[in-house]
Amino acid sequence: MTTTDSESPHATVDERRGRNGGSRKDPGRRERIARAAISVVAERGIEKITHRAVAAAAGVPLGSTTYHFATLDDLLAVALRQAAQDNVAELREWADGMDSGVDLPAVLTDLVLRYLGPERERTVVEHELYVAALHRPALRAASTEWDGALRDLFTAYTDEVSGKMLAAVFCGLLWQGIVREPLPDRDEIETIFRRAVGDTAHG
Amino acid sequence: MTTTDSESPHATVDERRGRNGGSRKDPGRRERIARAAISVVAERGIEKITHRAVAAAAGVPLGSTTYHFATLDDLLAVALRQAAQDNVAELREWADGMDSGVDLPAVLTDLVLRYLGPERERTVVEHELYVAALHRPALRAASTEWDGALRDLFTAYTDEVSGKMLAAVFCGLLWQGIVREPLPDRDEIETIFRRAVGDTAHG
DNA sequence: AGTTTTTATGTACAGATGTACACATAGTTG
DNA sequence: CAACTATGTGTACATCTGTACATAAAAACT
Repeated sequence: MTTTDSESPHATVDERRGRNGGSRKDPGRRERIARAAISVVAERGIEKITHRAVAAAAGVPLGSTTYHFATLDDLLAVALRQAAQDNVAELREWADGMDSGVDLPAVLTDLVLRYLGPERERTVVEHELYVAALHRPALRAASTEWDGALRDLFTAYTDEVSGKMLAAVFCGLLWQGIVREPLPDRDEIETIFRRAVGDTAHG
Repeated sequence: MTTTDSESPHATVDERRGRNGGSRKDPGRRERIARAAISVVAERGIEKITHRAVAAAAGVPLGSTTYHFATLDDLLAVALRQAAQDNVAELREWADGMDSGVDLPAVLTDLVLRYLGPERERTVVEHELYVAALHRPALRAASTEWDGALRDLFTAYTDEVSGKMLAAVFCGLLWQGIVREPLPDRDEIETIFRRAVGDTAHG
């Protein structure tokens, strides 16, 4: 969770001002607005994003969003890019906590269920980003970055072809599971992954 | 521009003559508006849909859309449901034209490339529908119907587990391919499908 | 000190949007 | 024929939206 302040002029002060409610000079405000935008997308959908909705979610006045972001598209682009980068970072962190001898179908099933359950908001935003990128070329890089990270991750544990195949299975299961009302069964997902890797011994 | 010449006067008025008080001067108008809504979603995204944009695309006045559809959400729901049903019907038609002895990875690759190429608009709308359903329960049935049709189709040519697995691969490949700028290579997709079905004889 | 720059905020305004609604017309019914 | 109803259309209006901008205060700078 390293803060990328490439656009803020300076990152000298990282402590909140104790008095004054921290309302005057607030170095994290820009990022906080972006995260508020993410939560708005997660809760209400990308079509409901407005300057006012984001400002309300972030607890800042309207003028603050228009000051930190030139246009609403900029705000959306920054927010979704940050969401995608967070997702990739979290994915790599998860991958680092695994050794290479694990039971791949089992851990992939865990990952699917986590994205559909506790991390549902994150998954929803990621999907909104995907579709938004269809009509906004500025967002495509963030979308394909996620795909690449997923593919690289799976490739590292198998080979190139199987990695791509498993990435597709993973993507498809997420895609199908995110709209289903009851969460899919754990055994069902694991069975699918086992069939994908050609493992017929389990059952 | 008064009444557009090609749509209202000629054709299909007489087939409504007869019984019932349901008198329609233009029986196809409602459906035509829904299809115009689909094209607007395909071209500009679901967030850009408005009464006026749909009316312009359909070549009807603004009042016509508000007359045939109580609210904009209704219009969207009807349009996306119709799009999903069209997709399912087209998919079943495609399946009927195949015998059971085909080379499954090859034909699945054809299908993926068709959805990413000539039928890209259809695929885009389907994905917009998926994401829209995340925040609109009224659209979920249409989304899951597509999933079910896909799964049933693939299951019919293999078995239940493999069918679900292949449906996930198919979904994932569409999902990833729709945002990629150059269309994915044919051999790459076919190789992935062959690996998925456990066919190692091919190179 | 004073001056300039950056950050923050409230407000105003033009444009777009959903939708109601009054009017118009065609089709049906008596 | 006339009365009635379903269908179609143009317009008005309240509301929401993005964004510009004047103002102000804090920080940076000389």
